Amino acid sequence: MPNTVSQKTIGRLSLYRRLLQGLSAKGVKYIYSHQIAAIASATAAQVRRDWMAIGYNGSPTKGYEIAELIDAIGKFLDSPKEQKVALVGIGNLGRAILIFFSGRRPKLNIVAAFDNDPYKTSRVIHGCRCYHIDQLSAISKEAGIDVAIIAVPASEAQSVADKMVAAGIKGILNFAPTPLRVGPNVYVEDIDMTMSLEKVAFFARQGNFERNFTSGEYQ
Amino acid sequence: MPNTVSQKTIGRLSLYRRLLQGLSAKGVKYIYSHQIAAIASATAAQVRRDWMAIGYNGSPTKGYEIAELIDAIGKFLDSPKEQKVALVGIGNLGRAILIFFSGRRPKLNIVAAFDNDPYKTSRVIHGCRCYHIDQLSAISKEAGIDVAIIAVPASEAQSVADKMVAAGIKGILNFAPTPLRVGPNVYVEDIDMTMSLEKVAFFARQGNFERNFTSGEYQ
DNA sequence: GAATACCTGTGAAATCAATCACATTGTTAA
DNA sequence: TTAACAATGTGATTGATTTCACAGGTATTC
Repeated sequence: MPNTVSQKTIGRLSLYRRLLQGLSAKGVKYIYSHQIAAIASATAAQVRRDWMAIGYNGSPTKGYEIAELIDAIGKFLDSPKEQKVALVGIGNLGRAILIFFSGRRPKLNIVAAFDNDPYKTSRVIHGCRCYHIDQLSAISKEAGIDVAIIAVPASEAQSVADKMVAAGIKGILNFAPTPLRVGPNVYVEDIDMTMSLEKVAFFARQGNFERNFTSGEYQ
Repeated sequence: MPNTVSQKTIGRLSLYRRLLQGLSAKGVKYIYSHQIAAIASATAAQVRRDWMAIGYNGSPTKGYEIAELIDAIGKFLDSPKEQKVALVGIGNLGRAILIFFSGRRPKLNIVAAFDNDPYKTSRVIHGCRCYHIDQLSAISKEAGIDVAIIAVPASEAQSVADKMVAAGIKGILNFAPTPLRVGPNVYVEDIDMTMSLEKVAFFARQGNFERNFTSGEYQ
């Protein structure tokens, strides 16, 4: 176990990097933990803890050098080589996902899409070739794909997941509103939009919950 | 604070209900905590705790009566009346979301969509009327909308959120890859697909994270 | 070159969430 | 009627995550 960084920290690192890249594009060179915390809706202490996890040190007076920090996060988070992603399910949601991700992360690209509907396969959508689901294993192995996205109806999700595991996929991003059962060496992250919307609806009614501070703190 | 049920429990309740409805449709009448736990990828103890939160009691021998349980979750989670939802951003993702949610929860419906592109407004998509974003406040107040979904590019998300708060929206489901700053009485749930995909990519490479217990614990 | 100011890095404490473990309960079977 | 069983409900415990709080730096000022 070389790595003891928590899932939550990994998620925040991804977010920090995105925010830092935005700042960097605006010409900002240095940042303090409390500044990035305010932007990321976190606390300064948490930001420092997260940085600690990847072993990046700032200067007590200048703060953190943004370019270096982005680099350090990349070294930690990213694969040394490009990581290829497959998408299964070329319905409305699948196509939206394909377009959403295209060009978003340079080293993380959807390189193939799959469906069981012959009308949807054998074409190219947004530069991404579409295949029949039966070809998942062959193409994944050939292209070295180890991450996949499920965007099929709930009823088909488990069978797609099984095919992914058989194809050697090691990480699955699951948009289908159902939990998946996979072996112990496959990581699954669920995006359950129905659950999220129900949570929002519930707390919208509650009115008086606690949330992270908004602005004007930390000065 | 009349309510001390955690966000995580709320999320799981939503999931349990969905799974229970599936079982109910198949004719299953009773279920034990360990059975639903297996389906929901949770533990039996956690399921019992969650149900404790909503005050539903099972029988030690029969388990839980599914129909009653679904009802109890509904009483706890749902608004007594229909809760209306607005969608802002009628791009690829917005349309996919619209279609995904249509008819999914009977008491939680997207009743209006908004965009700033005049070509996209003044029409009806999947039974949902589209308006210009400037009408958000008027229509939200008139129709009694208190939940909204953001599906616009990151650059516009904050300004949309500000308009939502001004329109009296109390809960926001945010698909834009940027954190939002809102007042303390508005609940925000983020769906950050980029972050999720990066997490999956990271853990796909790790291979050896903890998900189920493997071996060598306890000494 | 000492004093100041504001930051970082991190051990310790506090909070929050999940799990354990067991007394209790209702059903079945002898 | 009583013993055996398998599940519930929940206090206690463990574990994970966040926050506190402060020693230790480093630039700046006088």
